[in-house]
Amino acid sequence: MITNIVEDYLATIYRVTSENQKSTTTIIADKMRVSRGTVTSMFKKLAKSELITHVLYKGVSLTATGEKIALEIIRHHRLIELYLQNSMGIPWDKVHEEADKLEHILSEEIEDRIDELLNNPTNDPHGAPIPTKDGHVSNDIFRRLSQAKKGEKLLIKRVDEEDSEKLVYLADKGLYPNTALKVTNVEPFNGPITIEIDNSEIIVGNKIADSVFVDEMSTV
Amino acid sequence: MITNIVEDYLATIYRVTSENQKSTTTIIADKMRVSRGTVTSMFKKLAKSELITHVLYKGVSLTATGEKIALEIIRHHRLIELYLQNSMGIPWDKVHEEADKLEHILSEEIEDRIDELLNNPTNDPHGAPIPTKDGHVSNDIFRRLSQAKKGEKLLIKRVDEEDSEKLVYLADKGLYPNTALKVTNVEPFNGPITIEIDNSEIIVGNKIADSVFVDEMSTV
DNA sequence: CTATTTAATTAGTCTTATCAAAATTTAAAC
DNA sequence: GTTTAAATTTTGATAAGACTAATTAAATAG
Repeated sequence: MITNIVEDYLATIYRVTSENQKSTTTIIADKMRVSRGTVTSMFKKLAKSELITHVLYKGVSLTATGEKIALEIIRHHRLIELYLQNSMGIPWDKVHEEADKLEHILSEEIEDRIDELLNNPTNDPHGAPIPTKDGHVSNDIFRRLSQAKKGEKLLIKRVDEEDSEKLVYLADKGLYPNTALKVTNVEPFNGPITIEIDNSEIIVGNKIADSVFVDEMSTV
Repeated sequence: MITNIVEDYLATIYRVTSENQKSTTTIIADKMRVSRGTVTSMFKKLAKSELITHVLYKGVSLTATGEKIALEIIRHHRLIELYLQNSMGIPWDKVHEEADKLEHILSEEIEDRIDELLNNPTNDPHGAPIPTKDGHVSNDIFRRLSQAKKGEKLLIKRVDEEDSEKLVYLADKGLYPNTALKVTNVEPFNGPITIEIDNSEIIVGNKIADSVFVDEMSTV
């Protein structure tokens, strides 16, 4: 039986694998906020159920079955985030946490209803792509604003969603997905970046610029 | 720590106590779909936490603390049912089951938002009263339609919500809360009851009439 | 290429919630 | 008022997840 916790592990492994690198015991333990020993035993259990493949001391990766479940949960999560923001007026810095709970109990019927009410959306409020029902998801990887060069005209495609306080700050500065900007100055040594949005200038530090993913305007 | 399951036991005990009679091991075991031994151990645990008082071999009742938690969960449940029906268009025979899952993870923030979006509603789609935030709830007990007499003009106040198929049938016949009706015939020996709604006649059996709670028109 | 640090795994224990079967208490029948 | 039946509790086991501490493997420094 697939428990909520198993779903969490699978979705976490998916996210780590897709955005970073190998899913190691330590990384998953950090994300799941459990001890490493716990993660090792869970890896064994998931491997036994053929949801992941586990190479001892090396890390894990999802099997086709495991990935299917992970994508279903991530679809739930992102649909819920968007619904909470657009239909219920919950602020975008709160929707992630709420969706973490709701994603596991969303019935097929309500999932479909939300999809319908939102007109088959493609991205959540932070710009993350919503997997389709049959398990397809865009895996575009965007540059970070922190890597942009002076003079570039860019479009914000996505922002990091984990840190609620950071999201409040981003909203305050008007740094949402689909916002166009121009980089007017980049200080060296990971210094602050100056950007122009709607003819007003904003200066953000490197940590913030690292959490904002951008793309060329033309690629829209 | 108050787990989802503890919340379920408390809400179940509340419902049984308020609508029927004593909360015995067997009744709670049936409602919770667990074995009787399980219920006894849970009773012991809840009594130790001072959420219920347990008289061995006699049954349990909620303490003030236990009742407070139960009412909070029931408030969640009924608010969610109404939201699912009114704001999301989920059919009324499905909302109970969905709410059973959602009631445990509803945050204070979303609870308040739903309450606001629905304009501080007082009853769920089946007519059950929604407890207030500070734990007050109307405890009106209505007569069953099965006990009505020929000639009475009545108002449907509430219907049983547990059985999804029954709800489909009730909806098909137009038997919703706040529907006015006149009893035009009552067959003896728990026979069928004929009622008139909007000038059209409907005949329902005793089991259905038992699931429909009514009140005098004047008391509205 | 050994020594040390870091990461991963194993071992043993705990908590929560469940079950089935046995034992006990209460209620009902005669 | 015994005896039988029904309800309740007790007992012992199990499964899922989690922790800590101990052990082992891998990676890195020198």
